[in-house]
Amino acid sequence: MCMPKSFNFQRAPGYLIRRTQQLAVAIFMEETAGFDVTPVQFAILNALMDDPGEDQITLSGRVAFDAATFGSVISRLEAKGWVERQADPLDKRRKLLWTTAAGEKVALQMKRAVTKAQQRIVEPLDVGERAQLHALLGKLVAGHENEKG
Amino acid sequence: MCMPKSFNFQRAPGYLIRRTQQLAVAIFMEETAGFDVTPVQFAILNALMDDPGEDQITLSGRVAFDAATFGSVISRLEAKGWVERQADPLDKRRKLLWTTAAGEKVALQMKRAVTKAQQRIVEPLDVGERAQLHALLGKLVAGHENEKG
DNA sequence: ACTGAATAATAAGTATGCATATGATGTATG
DNA sequence: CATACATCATATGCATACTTATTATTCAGT
Repeated sequence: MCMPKSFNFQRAPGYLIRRTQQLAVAIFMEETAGFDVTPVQFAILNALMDDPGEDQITLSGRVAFDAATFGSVISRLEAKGWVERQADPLDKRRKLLWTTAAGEKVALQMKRAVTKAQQRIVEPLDVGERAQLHALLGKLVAGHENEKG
Repeated sequence: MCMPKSFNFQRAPGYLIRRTQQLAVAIFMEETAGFDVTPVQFAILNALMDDPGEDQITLSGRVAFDAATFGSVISRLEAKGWVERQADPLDKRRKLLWTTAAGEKVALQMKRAVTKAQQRIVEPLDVGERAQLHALLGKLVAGHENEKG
């Protein structure tokens, strides 16, 4: 009926995206409470299990995390004894990363809770809608990534 | 083909949602560069224009921002001369907020850039897909909000 | 009216994102 | 080979989220 002079943020995609992200993190934290691991930390631990010995920049790019902050996240994981950091003898600029046995153990123990969290995130949607959402977000992200490359 | 022991985060909704949010913020900042306003600050300024005289908690709830951090965001807006804060004489716990003329001016000037940003966010999708995404995210967010209430 | 429960704002501590700068290395080019 | 440029890691500063605690008020029930 009315045309407010302000921007209608609640109808804007940015708002819904932010809210969704907010909910997703909250659900993750709920499901994994007791592990004392953030989504970022889990993602890193998890990615390192697949590609042990990667350097920080490569890994931060692969999981799409901020490279500048990455070092301090690794420091926290290192402090917990879940990740090890070693200078690359072939390129002294790099520090290569490995998960420890304890780190892998935690990641594996968390796997069920994380899976549950991912399910809960999309729970309000029916199965077909979940697939749709996945496809749409995938296309959206891929579209923007191509833009840059 | 293979079944990695790690969690396949790239196929998880949480990953796509986070990436999308990341892109959305980056696009917002690109389009509104030069205004020195973050998405959070714009949303607040904008929401206040519709409901002047609201208190911080109510407003933070309406835009779904963290209430604990809200005060400091307001302080920054106050420092820029875009928002005014006054104690509510009827309830001394509350501080009521108003946009200043300068604040409204900036918000209005930003409106075009923000609209452009919102369009760019969903640009990789065709028109039908944008509507789908909007509906799906809306349902997802609404579903989780009902859960709590 | 008094006490206990709820609420508004703030503070403090931790985690993250992002921009920019710096230092130590590597690489490429003349 | 020396210089310019690129790259990895780190540091700094700002903005935000979320938790928990604290203080000042208000409110509700007795």
